[in-house]
Amino acid sequence: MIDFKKEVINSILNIENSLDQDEIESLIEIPPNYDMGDYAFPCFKLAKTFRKAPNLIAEELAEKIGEGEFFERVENAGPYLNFFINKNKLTETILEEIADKEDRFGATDIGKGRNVIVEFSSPNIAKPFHIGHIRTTVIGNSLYKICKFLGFNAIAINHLGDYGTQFGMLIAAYKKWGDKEVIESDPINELLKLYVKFNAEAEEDERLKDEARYWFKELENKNQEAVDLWQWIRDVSLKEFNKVYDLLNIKFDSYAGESFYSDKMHRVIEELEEKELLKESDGAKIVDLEPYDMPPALIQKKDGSTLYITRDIAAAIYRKEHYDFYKNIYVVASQQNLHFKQWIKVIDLMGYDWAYDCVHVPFGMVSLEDGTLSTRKGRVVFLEDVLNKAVNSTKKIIEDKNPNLENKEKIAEQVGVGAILFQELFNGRIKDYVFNWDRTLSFEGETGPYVQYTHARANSLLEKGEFNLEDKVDYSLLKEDEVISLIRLLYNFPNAVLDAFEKYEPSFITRHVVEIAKAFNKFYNSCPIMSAEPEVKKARLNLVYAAKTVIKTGLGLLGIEAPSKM
RNA sequence: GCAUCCGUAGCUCAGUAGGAUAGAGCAGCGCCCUCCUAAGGCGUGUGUCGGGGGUUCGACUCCUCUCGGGUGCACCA
Repeated sequence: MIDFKKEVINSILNIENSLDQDEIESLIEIPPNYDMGDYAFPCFKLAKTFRKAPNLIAEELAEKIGEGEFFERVENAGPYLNFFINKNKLTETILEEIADKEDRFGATDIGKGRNVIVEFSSPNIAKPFHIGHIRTTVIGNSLYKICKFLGFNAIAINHLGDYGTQFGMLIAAYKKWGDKEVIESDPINELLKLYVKFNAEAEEDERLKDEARYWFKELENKNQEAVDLWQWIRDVSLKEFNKVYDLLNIKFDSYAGESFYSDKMHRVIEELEEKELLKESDGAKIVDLEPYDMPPALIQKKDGSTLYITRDIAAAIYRKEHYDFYKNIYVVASQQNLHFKQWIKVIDLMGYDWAYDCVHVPFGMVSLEDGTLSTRKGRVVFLEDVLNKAVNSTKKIIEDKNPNLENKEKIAEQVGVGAILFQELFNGRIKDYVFNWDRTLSFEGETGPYVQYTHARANSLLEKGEFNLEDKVDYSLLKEDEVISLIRLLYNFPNAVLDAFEKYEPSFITRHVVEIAKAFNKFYNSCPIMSAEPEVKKARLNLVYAAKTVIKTGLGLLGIEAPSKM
């Protein structure tokens, strides 16, 4: 595929050598609208070296460059040097590229031979999966797919919260009041009830807390009864979680969670001792981070047990040894910014040069209209309910608009779930938001169903028009403004994917896919396809095919399916 | 108190490592289905870009102060 930006750089480089390639590249921008050109080179910076007004410089450069193979016009508008792409070339290069690469259009091999870990979702065992977990799950899954698409060997890790004193409580509670059958009928809710009851009674009776500590200790000591119960609780919980993961079409490569690292912690402590990083403080062991303007990292409690931060350090070291990662990405809420800064600094202080290959990808908080989420206070929205409601609303819409659709159930699921995913991935990660049913269930405008609908429309055109990818196309027949706008967006798709990866921001793809869908719908409304002249029809169908392909790929990177009818 | 993030149209948000007139969707109003899926398209209004100062040829974007909100700051994860 022709790289027009590179051609802009080359044509400037040919006549002007006071700037190098990288400098030129960083100056090139895209004009506010395409009437002004496809690329612009502002000449302000050259004004100093030439001691001449920027608009004069732009004028001279425009004259010298003139037109050429890749640009039909190069002209100045004041101090800007504007390049107008040769539209035939653009159309030809992009449509041929997409026809050739199909669903691999935009894919790269920049990640070849490199392992990237994406840790995401990571729910706590025996607790419900609620709306607060959706962002890590959905953003993480998308980053995982993006990494794969760019050629990395991506590893999805679900760092389950499957250890700690809470398990002592659960085991103790189960032994007191638990009923195996009841729990298996509705594991998460029944386990949660036990957990809540235990906490309530422990308020009254201190001895219960001792029992919980006792059972956790026994679990650590590999007492068979405790281990069996723990395993069972973990299994039934995971089975529940998998219902949601199946609905979302998410798969993990590893479920190594907190328990997995329980025996890898004291090695970390020894190593910290050896490297003389540990300090005693109030009976606990800490790494002093004051020189780095951070509160100390608490590594070991005064009772000798370890903490979250110790586990993350152990996990990072284990992962480096086991996977030799290029990047180790954590999709975890922004509340934990400090925590990540701290432990990554500790890894750095330990002398590991890969410390900053560990990256925290934070995201903002979800709250409800009446306050923050709180399972115990009943302020909670379950993820499964959200997905089910979305699917049900979709079913109603299908009954209303397209009752004869085949496979209604399946499509309602794809569209309903897609709507939720899309919404979650539409705004910048870092934004907080308040959950709201009306907004969640509205499927008009810039939404998942809008994009999916566009895809289905395109697909139906291809079917009706008996599109054949092998047909020769006269690209010069594609020249309307609506066509060119769509083509430009298709051309920029690979860049959007790359940006999304570099900034760990799937919303770049979401936004881009919406833009493609909008441009497609404009094109659809202004350029008839079926009734066009045969050659024009062929060319337009080729564009429809390209748009459809890219939309599908884009949605795929977000973890969203693209049904061919809806 | 210290740290950090956010503050753009009535609402929800974009604004691409400072650049040419600040954009979408929703909500409102008005059009378009004898014609390729109307979950669509077209038209229409709105802005002290929280506020002050500074850097720059040029600031929504960078620096500084300030106001408002979120989050985090030792034995939970």
